[in-house]
Amino acid sequence: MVKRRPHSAATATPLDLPATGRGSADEQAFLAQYRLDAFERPSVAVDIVVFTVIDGHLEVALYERTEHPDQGRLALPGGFMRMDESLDDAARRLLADKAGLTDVFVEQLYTFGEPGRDPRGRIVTVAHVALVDAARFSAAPLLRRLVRVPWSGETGGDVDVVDIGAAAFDDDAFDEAAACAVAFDHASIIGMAVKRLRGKLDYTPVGFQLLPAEFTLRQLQDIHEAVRGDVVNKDSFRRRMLASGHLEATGNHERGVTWRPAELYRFVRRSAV
Amino acid sequence: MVKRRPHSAATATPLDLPATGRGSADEQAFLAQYRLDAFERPSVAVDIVVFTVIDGHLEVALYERTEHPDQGRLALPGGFMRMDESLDDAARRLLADKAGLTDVFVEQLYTFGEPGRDPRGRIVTVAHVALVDAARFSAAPLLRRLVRVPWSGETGGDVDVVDIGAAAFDDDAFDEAAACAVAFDHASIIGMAVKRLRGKLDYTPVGFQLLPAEFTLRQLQDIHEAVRGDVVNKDSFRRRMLASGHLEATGNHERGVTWRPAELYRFVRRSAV
DNA sequence: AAAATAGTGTCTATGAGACACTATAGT
DNA sequence: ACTATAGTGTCTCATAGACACTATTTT
Repeated sequence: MVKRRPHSAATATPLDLPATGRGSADEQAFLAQYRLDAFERPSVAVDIVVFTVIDGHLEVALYERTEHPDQGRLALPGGFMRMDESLDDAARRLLADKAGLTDVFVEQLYTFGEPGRDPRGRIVTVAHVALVDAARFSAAPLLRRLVRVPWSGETGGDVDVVDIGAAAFDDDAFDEAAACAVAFDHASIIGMAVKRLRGKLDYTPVGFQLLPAEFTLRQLQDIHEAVRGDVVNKDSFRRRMLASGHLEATGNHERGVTWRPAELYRFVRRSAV
Repeated sequence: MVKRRPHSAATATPLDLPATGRGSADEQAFLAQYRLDAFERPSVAVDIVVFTVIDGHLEVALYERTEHPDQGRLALPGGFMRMDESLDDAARRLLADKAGLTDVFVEQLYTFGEPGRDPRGRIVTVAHVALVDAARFSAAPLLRRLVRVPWSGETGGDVDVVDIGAAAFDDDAFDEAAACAVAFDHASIIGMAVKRLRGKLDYTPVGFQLLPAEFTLRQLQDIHEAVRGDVVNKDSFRRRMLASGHLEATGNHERGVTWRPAELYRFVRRSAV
């Protein structure tokens, strides 16, 4: 049995190009006659789950489908990948086109490829998650819908998307509102996005992506509670966040509140080591 | 600000099919004339990173490419997705075909789609991770290679794949061995697989997948140390594992060892609640 | 008996939860 | 002065790390 510590330095890969190796004339000739399109292929789409937190509740951006299939149902913004762009680039392009959002946090989530997931034919979709603060989210030309999670923790599963309109927010109204009809398998995709977000919240500085540049600790706590769908301990939350090294006090304080104004903090990438 | 506990029960989705809704004649007519293949599409492949731990070291299953491109380099087992199967099914099919492995833990990892990642053309690959115990791994008709991770923790990045042959294992030989030439972006894929595995090890019962049905706590600790590339505290490891509820004592003990034989445990799925 | 590892008991340091207390804005 | 929230200090409890000690096998 061998015990070892983290490896120190990577050994360089020795590249002795043989006559048939990478970049050789032999390989060039092979590639020139290779027919990749000899096989039947699926279409590749990219869908984006855009989340924000407004008034202590997780919301997702959707649009109402005006065309078949699933006409009239709510769907995630997305589209087909182009042949000259990476998946991340496609997600960012579609986010800019469909939601007018640029410079936002985008991360690949999961690839959905069940044969029957889209009646138009075989479409594999690479789902992404985007996080944005409430102000920018509200300005996007997409419908805002509340996410209702029928499971706790990181159990996983589909979620409901509900619309309680302009009515003053009420817990009972939220709990009892009918779920909106969601297109394709997008309720599963949003569900997995919630699960992933919950999982990353405590271990990565992802919560800051849902806030503006300067924010109070209370706002950050609201984000965590909305994502987790549960209350968190105020004291230990403050200690953890301040000890994480991700927060930098600005010296400024919030304004216009009727109570003691809290200090504003800024998100800083933790220094290496 | 609203505080809420986990939601209790999901409200059923009300499905009133309008004349133009899901399954309607209108939709059927639309789908009949829809041409999905009007757009250019990439190919979709599935690659599998098969891991095991042998002699306290993480190993990966590879094969040597006999055809262009990247002829002679080591590559992950994989292949193209068929039009009638899901991504997970494709991974399991390819695992059975290429490695003779069935009934193993398989999980989707990440989808790689950089435009230049394969010189044959635009190929998007959905990478998967498979975990198997040492005995089944050794029986697979694939090359065994050691994984050398040039970063600690969950930093991430490419990894080296090294071959120290039949020489008695030696730390210095391992550290200084030249890295094998790996095809395409497979060194990145394996690197992300290591990162994911390390991340899941402490929070999910994934380590058991690398062991036979019955195992000692020491073997389980060896798995964790090999995956993490670091030593773990024996005492707290034992406590954590026994307290996790995933272990069930069999009453049997290991045989043929020259020291006090340890008790054998079995992996049990933790009971709900 | 010696060697080697399995397994237990206990002390300590750390971090989360709980709670009391002080501070500061608007009304 | 009152109220609501910000922010601090301290106590307790649970858990990880460390270490000493006992147990059980083969040689």
